[in-house]
Amino acid sequence: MFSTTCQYAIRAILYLALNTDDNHKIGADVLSEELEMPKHFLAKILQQLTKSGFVSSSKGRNGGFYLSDKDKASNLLEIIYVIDGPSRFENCILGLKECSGKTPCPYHSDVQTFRRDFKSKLQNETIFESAKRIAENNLTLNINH
Amino acid sequence: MFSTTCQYAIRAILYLALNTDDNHKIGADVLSEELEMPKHFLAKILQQLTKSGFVSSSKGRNGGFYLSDKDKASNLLEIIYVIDGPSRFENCILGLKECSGKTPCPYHSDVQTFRRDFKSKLQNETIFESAKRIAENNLTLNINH
DNA sequence: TTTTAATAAGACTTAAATATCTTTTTATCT
DNA sequence: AGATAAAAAGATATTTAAGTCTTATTAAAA
Ligand code: FES
Ligand code: FES
Repeated sequence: MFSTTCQYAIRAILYLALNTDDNHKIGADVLSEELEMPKHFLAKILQQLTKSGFVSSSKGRNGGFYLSDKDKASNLLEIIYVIDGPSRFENCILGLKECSGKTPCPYHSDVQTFRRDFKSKLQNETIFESAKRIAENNLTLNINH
Repeated sequence: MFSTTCQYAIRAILYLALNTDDNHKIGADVLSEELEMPKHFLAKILQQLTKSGFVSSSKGRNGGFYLSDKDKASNLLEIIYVIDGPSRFENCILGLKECSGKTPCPYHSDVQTFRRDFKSKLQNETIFESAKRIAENNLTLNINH
């Protein structure tokens, strides 16, 4: 469903939402250990998200990555679109050129129903709300926590 | 969701279900043009499915690929498992090591509900029934038909 | 002001998926 | 029997995704 890169991005963003703010930053190094991801690879993803304006960072000693309140007002779908683009939600599951109700493939309706719902869940919940839901229901971002 | 290889396999199998039987075979060459797939790549996939017992073939002049009645009694999930393995239905959407209700990720329940339903649809409908449904509802396997 | 610890940037490497090419085997038709 | 047309097999090539390494830049601490 999502590329490995995008899976890392989602888990990292949600971890930052739960554990950081303007006054509590975290280094890519520590984060990569917490979430068991390749260090440099994660760093590059976070840099891309910083450039795109979904993550905040500060350089130099005591620097690190974090989500500002403004960052936490965005939603996961935006982030997914930055990394994977919209194709994951729009392309035919069987690889047909068109994916629409006009010339549906044999599984279009099943898939499209799910994707529409999932997409709007991702879009309508802010990162902040996602983090709250995760904390309240004790959901997992990393097998060790 | 599925690998490109698996998408080709599904579309090819369904096409064979609709257009072939013991007395009507089709060459990989023609099939690749009908479905707009790379010829040799499709041939390899069909060979793998033949080896696995889901597709029938005959060599030599007037040979080709086809689905026997017995082949048409199988289901798509089996074919997907041969190509992609079960991972597509069993792995966590965020890449966590475990995917279960014990330590669910934030999107486990949404995803799992869909996957359970989709998987059982794929499993409970025979290839023969799938083909019938495609013909009756004029569903698409190839943008040109 | 020098050292240190962090992100930023970009080159490079590796691995996997996708695609192509070539040769062999087999059955049928002439 | 010889020519032909198909699948089978396997080697090779290309492309994309994933991961690593090195250097530059920046800001705080000592
Ligand atoms: S046409 Fe195949 S999923 Fe929409
Ligand atoms: S734990 Fe993530 S999809 Fe099941």
